[in-house]
Amino acid sequence: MAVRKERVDAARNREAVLAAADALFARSDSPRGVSMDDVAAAAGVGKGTLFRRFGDRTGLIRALVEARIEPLRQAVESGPAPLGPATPPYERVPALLDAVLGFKLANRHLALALEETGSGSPYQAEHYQWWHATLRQTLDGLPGLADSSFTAHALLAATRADLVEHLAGTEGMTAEGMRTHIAAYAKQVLGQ
Amino acid sequence: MAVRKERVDAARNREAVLAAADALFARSDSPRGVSMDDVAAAAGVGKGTLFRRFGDRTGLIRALVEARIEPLRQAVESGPAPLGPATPPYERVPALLDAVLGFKLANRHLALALEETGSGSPYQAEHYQWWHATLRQTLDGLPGLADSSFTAHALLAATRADLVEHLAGTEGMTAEGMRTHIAAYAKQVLGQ
DNA sequence: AACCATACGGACCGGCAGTCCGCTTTGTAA
DNA sequence: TTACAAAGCGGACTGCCGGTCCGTATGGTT
Repeated sequence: MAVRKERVDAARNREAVLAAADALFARSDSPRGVSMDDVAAAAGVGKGTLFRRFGDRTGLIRALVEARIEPLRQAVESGPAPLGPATPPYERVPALLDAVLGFKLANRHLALALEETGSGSPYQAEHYQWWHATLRQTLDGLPGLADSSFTAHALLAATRADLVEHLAGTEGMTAEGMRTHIAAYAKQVLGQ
Repeated sequence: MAVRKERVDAARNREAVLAAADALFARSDSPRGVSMDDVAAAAGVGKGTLFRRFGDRTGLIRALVEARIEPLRQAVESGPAPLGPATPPYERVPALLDAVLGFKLANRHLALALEETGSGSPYQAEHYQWWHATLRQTLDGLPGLADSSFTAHALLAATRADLVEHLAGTEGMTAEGMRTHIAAYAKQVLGQ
């Protein structure tokens, strides 16, 4: 079963689109300010190409996020402490939350775009499911927690992209402040 | 300074629109399935009327929510325990969260519509600010909490409409289950 | 060179939020 | 009762956007 090789023009266009989209989202105040026509034009590509490659708007954004999040995923799945699977739960839970928050801080526009793009709730997204499963399993290694699944959802909710945006924007909270707060909060949830 | 009285036809139309919108949102799977044209048609009213009265889509949804939430607001601002201001913090915090959750469960379509309607993040909405301020003040009456504002945000995030929708829908959690979980979670955050 | 699967691009479509403006209704004052 | 202005009305219209369609071009293969 040979894997059909991607044509060179197709590959070139894919790169151009990803680069253009990334730049556009980074520049724009709100993800809504970036239309698919904008992306196509900036990439020097037709709309048809754009949609055939990525399916729809959500697919495009997901591709961008996926590319950025890959190293983090590796670190969580098979890396060393404090993110890797061998880390003791008490240490790993805050580390996981900090990693999620850190990612959203470093990629605010993308995280926001992904959450905001309506097609289905954020909770259906594959990468949310993965974070949730990982966090839940880690919480399971801890005694005295009522329900690890709900707790995982609740903890992750504290890192929602629009909340991060609000805290950083309207409330003027710094990245460091946020990290400190969520660490303290996680500690509290874990019962010190 | 006389308050210009609302014309009777205007009042009739306002009621018709609110009733029609409420019914439409309740019937539809997703808020996105209800367009402003739909609402106008169902209310037997022109689009112009709709927009002059409510400004925009967000204004319409906000008016619906406001009407429903009024009694709850009263109860929190000047009612008896466990919601009223005289309640001891340890008891009031879970009560407030349960009230928020209960409201979203009882008005899933409206809560979802309000969160989903893009114009500005949910955190800019007047009613979120109010819940946050109330919860923060209550948390301030408690010892040993690192940052009441952040904690209030984090706790409220656990009641986000789309999370509620996900838990009730995809995960099949019952309303009672959810209330129990959030109560336990709140207790945990407060350090028992 | 010949062939065809793959990819390309932009005109096109349906639907939506929000605006505009000529017409109607309502309340009031003569 | 009539006259009149303010308030309200409605639906055609605009601009935009995500997504599709299809005739054309191009890269790989034999």
